[in-house]
Amino acid sequence: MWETLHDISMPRPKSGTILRARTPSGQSVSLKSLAEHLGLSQAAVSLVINRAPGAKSIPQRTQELIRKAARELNYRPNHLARSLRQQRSYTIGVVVPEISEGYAALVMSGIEDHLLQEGYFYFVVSHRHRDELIEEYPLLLQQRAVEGLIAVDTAITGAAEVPLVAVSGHREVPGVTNIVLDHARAAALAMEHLTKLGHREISFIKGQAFSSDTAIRWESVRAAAEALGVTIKDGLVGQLEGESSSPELGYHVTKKLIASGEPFTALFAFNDISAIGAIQALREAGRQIPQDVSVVGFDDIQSAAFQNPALTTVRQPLREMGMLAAETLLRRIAAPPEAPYPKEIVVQPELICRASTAAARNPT
Amino acid sequence: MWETLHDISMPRPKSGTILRARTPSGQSVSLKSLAEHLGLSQAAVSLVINRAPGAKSIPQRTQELIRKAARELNYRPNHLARSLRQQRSYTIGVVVPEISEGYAALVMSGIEDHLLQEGYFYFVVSHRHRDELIEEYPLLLQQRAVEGLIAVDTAITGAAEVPLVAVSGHREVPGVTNIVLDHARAAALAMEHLTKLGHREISFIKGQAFSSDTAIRWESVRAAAEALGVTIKDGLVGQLEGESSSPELGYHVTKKLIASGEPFTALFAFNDISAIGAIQALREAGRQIPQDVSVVGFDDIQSAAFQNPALTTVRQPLREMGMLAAETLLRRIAAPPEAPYPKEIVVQPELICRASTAAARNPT
DNA sequence: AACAGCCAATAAATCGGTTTAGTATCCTAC
DNA sequence: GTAGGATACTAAACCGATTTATTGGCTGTT
Repeated sequence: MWETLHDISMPRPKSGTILRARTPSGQSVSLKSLAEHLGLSQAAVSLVINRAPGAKSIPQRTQELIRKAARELNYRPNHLARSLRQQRSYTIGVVVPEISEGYAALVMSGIEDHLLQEGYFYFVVSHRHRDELIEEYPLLLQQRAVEGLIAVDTAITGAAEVPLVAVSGHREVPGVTNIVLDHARAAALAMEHLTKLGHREISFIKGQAFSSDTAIRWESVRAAAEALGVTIKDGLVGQLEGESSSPELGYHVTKKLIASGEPFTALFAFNDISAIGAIQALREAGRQIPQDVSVVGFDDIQSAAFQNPALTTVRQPLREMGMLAAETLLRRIAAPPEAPYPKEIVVQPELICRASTAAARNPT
Repeated sequence: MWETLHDISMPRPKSGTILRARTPSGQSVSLKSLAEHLGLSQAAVSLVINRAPGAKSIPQRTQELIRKAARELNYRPNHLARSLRQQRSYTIGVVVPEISEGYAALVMSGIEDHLLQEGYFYFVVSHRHRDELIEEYPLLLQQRAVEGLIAVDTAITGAAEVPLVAVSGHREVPGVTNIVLDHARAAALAMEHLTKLGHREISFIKGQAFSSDTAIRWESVRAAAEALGVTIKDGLVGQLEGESSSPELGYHVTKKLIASGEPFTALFAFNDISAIGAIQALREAGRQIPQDVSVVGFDDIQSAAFQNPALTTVRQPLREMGMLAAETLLRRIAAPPEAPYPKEIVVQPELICRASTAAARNPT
């Protein structure tokens, strides 16, 4: 497969394929045929249809005739030809780890909202954490003339010749605008909530090594804990392992935490998915949620609210982050190449208190 | 906004933007510059790079020189120019109701898997059930020269001039290949499961009117019930209402069903999302799952397995359906336009028995 | 010496638009 | 009577590739 991706040659077509819309008579409506039909030049028709400044000198009467004909013959300009000539494709590329994950899907939903409103379309590619794809896809997208890239939870390695906006991705890469959560505040929100409820023995589940938020989240949690005068014991720190995004990962880590014998009354998970798995594991060990152990998730994915018990979680405004990414990217595309651009845009988390947290049973 | 979508004119560029990758010297590497660098014609370079039959007469020595230079200058052919000339865009369009829904996301994941392997890219658009968008998007996509369309859970209204494959969409539209679930079997699986457990008073939640599976699913359930000698009382049939895809919809319908006073010992929901809402409502009414009421969902989305209790559900092979759709579409694109094509491809459901169903307490 | 045939390429058309520079006609003012 | 300017367009270049038809040089044969 990578032979094909790296290969710049074109696959030999197996057979000619009809691409354009055709009139009932079987002919495609091109600018040329439209111009012939009108007895005018392509230039005149193009100017009028695009309401270009150069159409000023063409009388209203003629303009109307042209537009009428275009409508009647159902003329639709070929976007490929346009893009080629104008060096503007009105297309951007979105790189995600995996489409079917709630996280990426929500961000994409925000991206789409803004992009389509502005007349842009986008390509999506998912790399599934494979390095060769993370490197190759941005190049392939640029070959397809995207005007910019959005990387979701992905550290782009190859150099991008177009503006790049990262959602929860990089740290301080030149040329990249980062949309990031205020991690310090996110950690503080959760930890304050738990300590106020009287918890002191708190367990934390770190993300997988490949996830771009893993390091900063753990650092923030540790700092927040310290500021509140509690320490997270080494034995109470777990780490998600494995590629999949199923709750199973959280389930396994939690099993291990329980098996270690170190007691805890609260658990803060890397994300909602793993929190769900953790709850499963705790239940199997005979602990009730939230009476015996309080559990806090992260992200606020849709099903968090409909867990039993409903999950207390730190909400990331994922849809808004997507919209913000798209907005920022289009702004950067419109600006001259040397213009300054924001290095970082910080968004705020929100603590969503539901039923998976409660006062600690035996506050110390 | 729709003004813009319908308008075939081009937005006036605010400023020229750099589109192509550039060498360190600032010049983009085009076929022309590569040919000049080599002292050869563009034709020769193109033939060699594409390993075209016409390159037979060019000696190995020269071919190697050309490829070496291409590699060193990091030449990447402009896909736009290629597509325009060849009338092949290697791009398809995917139309979904809403990206962030688990259903569409899973199907897309399957689509992507197959497409990218075959060197295709795809545009995604989501219409959010708005008729004008359902009509307009396929046209916009065709204007962007897509070679085919995949519609997910969407009945395309406008005529498509390119091959179209629908996942759970149409019924018998000329030119369309349908990928559909064996609904009769799906309904039978669930209803047999429930009746074997002794349930006779079964409630069913229908989908929203706009969902393409709503009618057939209800019809199949009714038929399956009849075949098993049970009838679903009118008072026990609810219907999801509202655009959103949150469990709340299922919650509200179920509240109504409970309020109606008609007793039931089992509930079969239109999808997993609504089943989750239904469970919430039943619990609030003091019914235990599955002791008092058994609940069956539909789809088997990821979080179904990690509900409490884990959801018994009818699994749709969504990822496989996506792959199948992509595969079928590419096959149709490669075939001559008049070639016969499959009207329907049926996939099989699977009953996933988990913990939300149990024997009826008072079998009649 | 003439012709065929092969080799190693190239010139030029093409895809379907956009855009610049220009032309032909008419009107008006001096 | 004609310079100047507006009006109403058009011819042709251009975007960056692919592809067909053609060219010139060389070798070998009769």
